[in-house]
Amino acid sequence: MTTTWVQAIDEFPESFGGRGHTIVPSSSLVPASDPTLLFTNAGMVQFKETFLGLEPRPYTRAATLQKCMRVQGKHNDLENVGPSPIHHTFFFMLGNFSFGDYFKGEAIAYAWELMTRQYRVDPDRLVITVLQGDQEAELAWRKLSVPDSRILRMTEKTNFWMMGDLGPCGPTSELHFDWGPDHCSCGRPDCSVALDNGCLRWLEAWNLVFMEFDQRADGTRARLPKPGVDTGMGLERMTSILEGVPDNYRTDLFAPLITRVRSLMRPQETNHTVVERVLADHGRAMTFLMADGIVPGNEGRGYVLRMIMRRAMRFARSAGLTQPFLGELAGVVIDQMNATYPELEPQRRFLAEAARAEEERFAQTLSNGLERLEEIIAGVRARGGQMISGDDAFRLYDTYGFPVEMTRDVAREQGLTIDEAGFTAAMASQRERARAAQTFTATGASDQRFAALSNEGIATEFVGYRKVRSRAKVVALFVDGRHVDEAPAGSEVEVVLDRTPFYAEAGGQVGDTGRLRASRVEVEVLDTRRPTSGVTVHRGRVTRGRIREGLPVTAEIDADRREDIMRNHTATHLLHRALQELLGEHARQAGSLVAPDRLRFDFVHLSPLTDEQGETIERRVNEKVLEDLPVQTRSMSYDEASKLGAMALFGEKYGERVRVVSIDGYSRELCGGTHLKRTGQIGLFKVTSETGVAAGVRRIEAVTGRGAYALLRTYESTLRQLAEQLRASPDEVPERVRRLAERIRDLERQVRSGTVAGDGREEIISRAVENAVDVNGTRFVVTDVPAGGADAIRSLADQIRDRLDQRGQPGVVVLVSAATGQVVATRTRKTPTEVDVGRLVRALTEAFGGSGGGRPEFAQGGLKDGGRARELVTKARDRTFLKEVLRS
RNA sequence: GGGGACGUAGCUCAGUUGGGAGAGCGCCGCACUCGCAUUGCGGAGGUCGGGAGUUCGAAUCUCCUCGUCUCCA
Repeated sequence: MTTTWVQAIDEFPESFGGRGHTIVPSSSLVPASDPTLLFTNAGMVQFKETFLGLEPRPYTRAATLQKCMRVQGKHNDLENVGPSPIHHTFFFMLGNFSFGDYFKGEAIAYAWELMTRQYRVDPDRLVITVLQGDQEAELAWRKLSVPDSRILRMTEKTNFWMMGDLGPCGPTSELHFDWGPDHCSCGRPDCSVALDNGCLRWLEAWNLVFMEFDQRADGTRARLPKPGVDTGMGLERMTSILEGVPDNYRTDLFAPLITRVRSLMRPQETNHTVVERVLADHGRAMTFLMADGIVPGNEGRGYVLRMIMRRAMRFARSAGLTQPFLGELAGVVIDQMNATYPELEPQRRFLAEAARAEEERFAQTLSNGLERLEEIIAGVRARGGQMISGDDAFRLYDTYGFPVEMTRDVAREQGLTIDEAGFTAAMASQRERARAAQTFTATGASDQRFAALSNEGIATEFVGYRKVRSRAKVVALFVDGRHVDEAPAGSEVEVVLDRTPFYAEAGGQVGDTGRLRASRVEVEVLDTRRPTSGVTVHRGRVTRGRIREGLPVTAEIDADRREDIMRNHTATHLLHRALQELLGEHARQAGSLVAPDRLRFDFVHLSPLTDEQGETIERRVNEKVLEDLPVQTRSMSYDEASKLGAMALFGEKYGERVRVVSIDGYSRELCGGTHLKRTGQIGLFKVTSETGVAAGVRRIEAVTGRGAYALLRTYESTLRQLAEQLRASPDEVPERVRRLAERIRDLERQVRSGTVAGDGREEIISRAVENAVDVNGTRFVVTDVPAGGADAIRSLADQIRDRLDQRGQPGVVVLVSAATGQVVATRTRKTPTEVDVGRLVRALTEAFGGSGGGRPEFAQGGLKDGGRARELVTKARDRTFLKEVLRS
């Protein structure tokens, strides 16, 4: 069955392919190298640098079907999803692009033709908007015999587009579809697109952006030398037009999801349109986000994903659906999208698992929150109140993740309200805090200079795959960020060469170090970077002579260091493959560091590795090392590479030509890094740690080659020292330590129970009891004891007290350690309650330079100087002092 | 990136102003019982997440750190 949306998807590239457009695959939802953007939110995102002239492409016309998310910043449709029939967090955007090729006329003609010819949309139902004063666009529409009455001239508010505050911008022109007067929701007699009031009669179907100007910092707009076109048409809306259904969620595109959602909720009286839409939209968003390597977490993208999943669960609950269902929705999406997005299928099991884990976590959060809410409500009732304070509601939300909506619901059920204003205020101040703390990183001011170089046609050829040394010429030189002609010894410089063996930091592999040499000139290179594609910058210090632009030099890297790096890089590929073999396809790279002394590899996985899994991974990698497999690198087109099944990484940007690194029959990855010739060169692979970095992301750190050898040496020396200390052979160490620990435990126990106070114990007790001082019938047993820790003195005091108790005598025991100055006091059961040993201890210790205290029946304290123990004893036996203390 | 909460016995958690590490469940033993369940009695089990500091004394206060949960960006 060919549904309309599949048709729309197929016809679009056909149409534009026929007009010389390169069909470019959708980029990941995670934008490559754009930290300001959480998600790809438009088709042009992957072409941003191309529009800016920073990244040349082998074509000037392109068309895409792009996955998009709009949940952040300017485009945040999250709250609209549900109430609105035409909004989504996740959607597909069809778009065509021109990079300095065609402009307004052709773009408009293409759009019109596709709409009216291919898609057979009735021209009379289309309304066009243009920016007022944009004659060129207006003329183009008229040429297509669009009547003047259907062309609306709008202001910059709706029809002018900017990428940011600065940079490329320009007028836009939009195609709106008219559902007819029956669908008017605004009710105004003058209902029109021009009102821009969200009336459901009009559907914005296609937006054409003409990038014409460059917005300067001084407020002026300069004409771009090569204007471009960026268009976007939402597949969901187009489908609704094609099917004649004015609700995206009631098209074939959503039919399978909606059907499943309904069956999950079972037939119900009430109309749950909003819930159905939320579950359908969020189900799709979740599936595609996770398929692009995002896992629910508590920051950044993972947090957005979690918010979406929890929003879905919340709405589901409001319709009485409390069973887990997200996994099922993911299944439906995968079934439906398999043909278009084959990358979904292998993730099916992982998605179901991750969805269930998140559902369980949320259930836990809810039940914790409910418990707390009950307490809060009880408190409100106890005070005779009617309202839950905004602070309480906010704390529940902020700290315990309990949604306000649920607090509100529960409150209503119990006949209470919540202080909405207070809650909003607390929320606002939280936002304020986060915003105030926001640090704006200086965006690429330094990198702009290199982009400028690149535009001047300066480029660095990389020869480091095969060579460690090369002749080269200095083509640009910077000191303190300023372009200079030459730099004397001692200066910190940035050097750009026409050719280099130095690998610039990329894909986690750190930059090379080494030297640039000419006669009587030397620069020590400490780091290598590539701030813009094609330009390699060597950062370092001039150690001899003067370096100047145009100087021919010999560039040579630290070969040993580079070889260590290559060991770690090739090992990283083996590790990546081994993880996927053992844990599943979902265990993909989420970050990587390849340094000379170690490697660090982050990957997607929900739970910590078991010891057994850890060992298996390490063994598997080492097996591949021992097999001494050849490592091949080949350059090919991106398409070819994906056909071979080469693994591409999330959030990485690839050009048309890519480099594929394969390890014979085992691993195949797109990678620009430097690698060994054979895996045997790795020597030994040893994992040093496995930890978690974020929810759903684990990290493995490991060493290879010389690093592994050094590690083993350290282990050996540690073990040898241990054995020496224990006077045992290394083999015997574990057993010896076990016995030692056991013995320590036994001894400690003895000390605690007071055995160590020794043979004199009984004698001490009886002598102390005999020598007690009597005050008003209460026996004060006061004495110093030779030694012992707090526990020993305490137990001795307890024994003395027990003896007095046996005789049914009121009495107080005060013991002082002569060695440590530690004081312990207790009293018998029959002692009058006004005898407070806490007060007694405080008075005693404070009198001799110490402090202490406790409860009436038990107290302890100490002296800074144990030598004054005897003085304290004398004082404590003084009747007048005791009477004094007891009275106060 | 910025905030909040929580890490105590195998599990679920108490632990008041700093002053003797606890409960329930689970585990082991004994008793009752033909046996099991139940019950009674007894017992084992703890670096109070880790480190530093303040203090005579820290599960408790301060700082750092690790882990988990959560909100904002």
